[in-house]
Amino acid sequence: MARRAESNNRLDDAARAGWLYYVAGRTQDEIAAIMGISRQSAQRLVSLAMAERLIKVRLDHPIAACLQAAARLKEKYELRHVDVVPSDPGSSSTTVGIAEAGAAEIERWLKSTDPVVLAIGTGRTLKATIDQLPSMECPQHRIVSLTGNIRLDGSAAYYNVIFSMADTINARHFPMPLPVLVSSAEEREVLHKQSLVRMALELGAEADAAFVGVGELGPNAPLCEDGFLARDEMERLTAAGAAGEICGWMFDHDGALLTGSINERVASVPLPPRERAAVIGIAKGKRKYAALKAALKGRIINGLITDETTAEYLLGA
Amino acid sequence: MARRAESNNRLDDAARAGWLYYVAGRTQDEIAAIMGISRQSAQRLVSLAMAERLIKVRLDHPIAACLQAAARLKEKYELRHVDVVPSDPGSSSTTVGIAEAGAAEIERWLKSTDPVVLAIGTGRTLKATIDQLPSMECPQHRIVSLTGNIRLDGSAAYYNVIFSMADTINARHFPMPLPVLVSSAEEREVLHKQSLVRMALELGAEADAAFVGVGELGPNAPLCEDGFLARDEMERLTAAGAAGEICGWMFDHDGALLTGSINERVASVPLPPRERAAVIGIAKGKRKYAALKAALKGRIINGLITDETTAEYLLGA
DNA sequence: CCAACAGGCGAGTAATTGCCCACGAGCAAG
DNA sequence: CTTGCTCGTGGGCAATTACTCGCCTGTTGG
Repeated sequence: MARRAESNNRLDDAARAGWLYYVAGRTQDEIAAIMGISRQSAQRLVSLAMAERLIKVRLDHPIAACLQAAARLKEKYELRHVDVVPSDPGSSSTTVGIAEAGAAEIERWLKSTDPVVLAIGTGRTLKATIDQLPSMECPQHRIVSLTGNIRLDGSAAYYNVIFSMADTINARHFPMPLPVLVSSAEEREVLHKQSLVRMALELGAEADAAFVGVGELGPNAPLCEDGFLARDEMERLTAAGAAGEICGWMFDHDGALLTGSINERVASVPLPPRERAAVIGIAKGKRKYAALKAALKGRIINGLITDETTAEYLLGA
Repeated sequence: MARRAESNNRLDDAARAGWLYYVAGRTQDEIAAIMGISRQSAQRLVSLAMAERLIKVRLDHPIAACLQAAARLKEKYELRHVDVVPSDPGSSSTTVGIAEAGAAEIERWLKSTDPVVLAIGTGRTLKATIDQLPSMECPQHRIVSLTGNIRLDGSAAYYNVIFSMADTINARHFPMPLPVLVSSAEEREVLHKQSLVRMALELGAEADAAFVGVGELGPNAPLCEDGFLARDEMERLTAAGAAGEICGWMFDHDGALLTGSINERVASVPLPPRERAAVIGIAKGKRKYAALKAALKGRIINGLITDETTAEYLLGA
């Protein structure tokens, strides 16, 4: 407990230093004098405040080019919600920018006083997104994971999206204790009868909004990297025309779900019906171009958060 | 129009540079390279983004000391809403910090999809507060000025709070085309029959929330500085026990409205009823201690946004 | 009681940023 | 066409900030 208190004090100090730095506009020297610490310590506190995301920075100006791209995307693909953030050409990150924008959109939903059900996918992008969420108290809402977080070998690793999120916003949460893919349609049927799984399935069906990543396929696909799918099977899929996946659901270049056996083995919660719910894809980057475009073509998602460069590609092609 | 477009482009660039700097975390050198400009220009764009408030920084961590002070204030003075921001001991500003916090609270109200009526006072603090508001589209809301912005000599200067606010958030607005003080109760009665004034009065009565500054009295009071009240009259008031004013309404050290003729000459819209509406005072600093305390004692306000140091005083005394 | 270790601190140093100044393009008035 | 003005630009420099290193302290586990 002493440790907890100390660490709270440290964060308090960090918050105070961050406030003095960013809001009051003081220099670190002045902060050091005010708080009675050395300049270096002040610097550490300020950067801690940033690292711990105590200080939130947001851009409050519609950059014309982004707005325009968003409007055109909205029209072209009949989308409900589009956010286009500026690109950072030199960066190789696949999440910078869209994670913040995604978190802002999730926050909007969470701010509702009426209870809502949010469905959440998984993956690196989603993880980065929910890492950007501020702490909130949302006991009125429920969040449900659309995909399982268990690997083929049974280990429970992977991006722990739903739990981190529940931790941050303090809402009731419904994980999905299954792998993404199971061995057969029959096994899936059996597993889906488990009560825990059924709760997730039922909740997913009535979700008001879903936030999902978009997975590319190919030898370096996240599904392979994370041990959900063997590489030879992946090769067979891409050879058969698979273009991408969302929550494990595989689709071809027109965004039609693959009809082979593969999707019968996907144990994920079905995406909420697009007519009623917002299903928002969060993705950017060259590697995802094909998958994103297919998903948009097939109306698998009806919302999009991406960056300028990706938006241009999606509009041009 | 060309000029407008140019200036928009410049702001666009500023926004982009600010985004790259604060969100993507690039250095100004990198931004210069990305945008094809010199480092100095990049620096200018970044600081322009700050100056134009395109970049919003907020602190997202409850500093324990502030929270605690807020809770105690809430209890002691039976308040609905209290925000305590950290103090910056070295700064002489009377608005840094509380302006941001006030704007955040106003924003919360404005985000409501149901139409609300916000009443706004005037003064330096309020001006600084609404300067912190982001641009929003709020056609469903109405905002009404609680006090006039006409001086004794008829000039229409003063802190132009209601118009700036309406400009920023694009809502219907109802100014109060009167001085704060008129010469007699009879004159007030006549003026209050004017249709423009009556609209403001009616709207003020049904306001959901009011945001007001707290004015101290004395020879350097804002009321005198801004030419609403002669200094000799001020002296008579303080001698008679006046402790402060809110929107022109004078009260004594217990927060009871003065009974002399003065308040019969105040032409402001009456404060909305405290039982139904939130009446939130925004003020900090030694010079306002007495007035703030009196206002809280007399329950003239039922909400408070202030800083740590002021909070301590209000709790200690 | 001691060793190992984590984590904060201060000093020094490299990198980054903010600011001042002189220059030149664009533009309006004379 | 010139003059004077404004505004953006880039260079250079001082201020400020970020990072690295070695030291110290407090904690954990034998």
